[in-house]
Amino acid sequence: MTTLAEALRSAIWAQVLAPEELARVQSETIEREIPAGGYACREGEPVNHWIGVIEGLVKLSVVSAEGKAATLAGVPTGGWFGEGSLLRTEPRRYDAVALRDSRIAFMPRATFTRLLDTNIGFNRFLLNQLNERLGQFIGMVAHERLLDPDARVARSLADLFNTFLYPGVTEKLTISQEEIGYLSGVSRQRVNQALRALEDAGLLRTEYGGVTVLDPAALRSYGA
DNA sequence: TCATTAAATTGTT
DNA sequence: AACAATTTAATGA
Repeated sequence: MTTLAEALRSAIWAQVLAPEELARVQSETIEREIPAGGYACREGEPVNHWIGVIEGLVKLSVVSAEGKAATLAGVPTGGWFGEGSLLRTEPRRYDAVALRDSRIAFMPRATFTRLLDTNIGFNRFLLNQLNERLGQFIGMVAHERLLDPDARVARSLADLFNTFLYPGVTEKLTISQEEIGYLSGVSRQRVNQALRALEDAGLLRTEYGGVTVLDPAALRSYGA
């Protein structure tokens, strides 16, 4: 099992840190275990940390006034989120639910702010991350009308496969069909059906406990 | 190494 | 939602 220190050292944004700075970040960042179904953070809470997934899978979601839930993104091992709320100094705008037992890193606001103020490379990373996220959301909005479950499943998987945001994610995604269902807002049965359609189309291969992505680009544009 | 069992995941209705 | 089938992981002979 990777330790918190190891996970921080291998994070993409940590590659631009000097050894002393990395050590300082490691000493200031804490880890918490979140059981499946638990919250890493909740909407409306004051934002005091930048949050990273050391190990596991987290779903970012909002609930509308009518109580309808919408998934914004899935964050797998190696992903970090919450920089938007930190930058704007506003309450958390979404829930982060662990879809499986997960180990979550919490970097204090002061640490995050220091990196932002002192490290150009860290700023460049954040710019890229925000840009990738924006691209995801644009794609989401553009395809919102197409409620075709096959396409939704395809998009969820393609987003998870984002190699910049989640460098640890390889073509073999370790994710159950049930978890895909939570991310894409589709029943597990329908996920099963969609996966077979996508497999028939040659975009991926289903396996026990996961799927292997064969054609990421086609997956992203499926149904468009 | 092999057999047994429990747990997780998948396939189907 | 429920059920059966399949795969994996863990256990002990």
